[in-house]
Amino acid sequence: MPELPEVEVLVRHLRPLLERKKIRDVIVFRPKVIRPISIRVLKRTLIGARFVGVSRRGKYLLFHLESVGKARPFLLLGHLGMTGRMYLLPATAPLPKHTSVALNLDQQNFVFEDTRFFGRLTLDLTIVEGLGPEPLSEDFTIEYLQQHLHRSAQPIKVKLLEQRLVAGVGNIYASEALFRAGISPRLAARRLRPDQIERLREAIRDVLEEAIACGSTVPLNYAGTGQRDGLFYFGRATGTPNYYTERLLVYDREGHPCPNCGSFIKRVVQASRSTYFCPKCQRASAEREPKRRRTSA
DNA sequence: CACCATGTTCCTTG
DNA sequence: CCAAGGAACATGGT
Repeated sequence: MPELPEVEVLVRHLRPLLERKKIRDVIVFRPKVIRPISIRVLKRTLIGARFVGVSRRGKYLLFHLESVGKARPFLLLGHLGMTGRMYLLPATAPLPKHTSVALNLDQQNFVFEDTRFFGRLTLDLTIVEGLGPEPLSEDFTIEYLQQHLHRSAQPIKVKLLEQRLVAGVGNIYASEALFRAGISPRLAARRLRPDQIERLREAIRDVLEEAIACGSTVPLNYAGTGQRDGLFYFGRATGTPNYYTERLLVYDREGHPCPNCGSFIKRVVQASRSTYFCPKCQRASAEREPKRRRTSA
């Protein structure tokens, strides 16, 4: 369940549930997810510590912990990968099959379940250092975007997935934002006009904010046995009440009519990821960079 | 069996 | 040396 809005909603959900809880034990089922930290160090650091807060940076969760005798709180970093989920279970409940790590908190277990094991839960914070600005913060300015796009020949869609350009945009919201901004995903980043950059910035912020708002108002079952987990962005409502309808306008909607003009949504592959867009609303005069001419002779 | 999947990192190629 | 592209990671769904 992983892009910025899903992580943000999860963070808000977990914060009151974890605050003040004390870690009694740490059980690591997949040592890879805690790398480069060893099981021994992780246990020694976490056991006895208490949650004092939960925050987010890009797609990363930051668990603020405090151990007795230590003045300064420290951070535990989580990342959901593609399939990660985090939730509390009664200590008596069996741990699910794909549990990566479980933190025992007395009566409950805080479970990190991750089918594909691409996620992380570690004390190593170096990954966060390379992240670009938070798209919903004041740092994410038009000037910043302009500065970082104007020399790149990469298609803008591919560029938006770079976490050091802007933190938290993933494959789904990249397509959604470009659709809203009316910009072709194949347009070279350096070919965006100033007005397009401005619209793109707004579109990114709007898409993410709306998704957070939607996810925050929808009842979610993070413990996953029900059909609803944190994946509130998948909006095909099947008989359910209308909470989830039409969250996404283009993503995974190849062949469906564009909500603006009725043209069929197209799917293309860029950097080996699917991109969805409306070929009419997101037309580009200069679709791609002209292929560089071999000057060899 | 084939192909697809919300992400990141590493390796190869140009 | 740098950028771009692809594979790998590991599992499940259709």
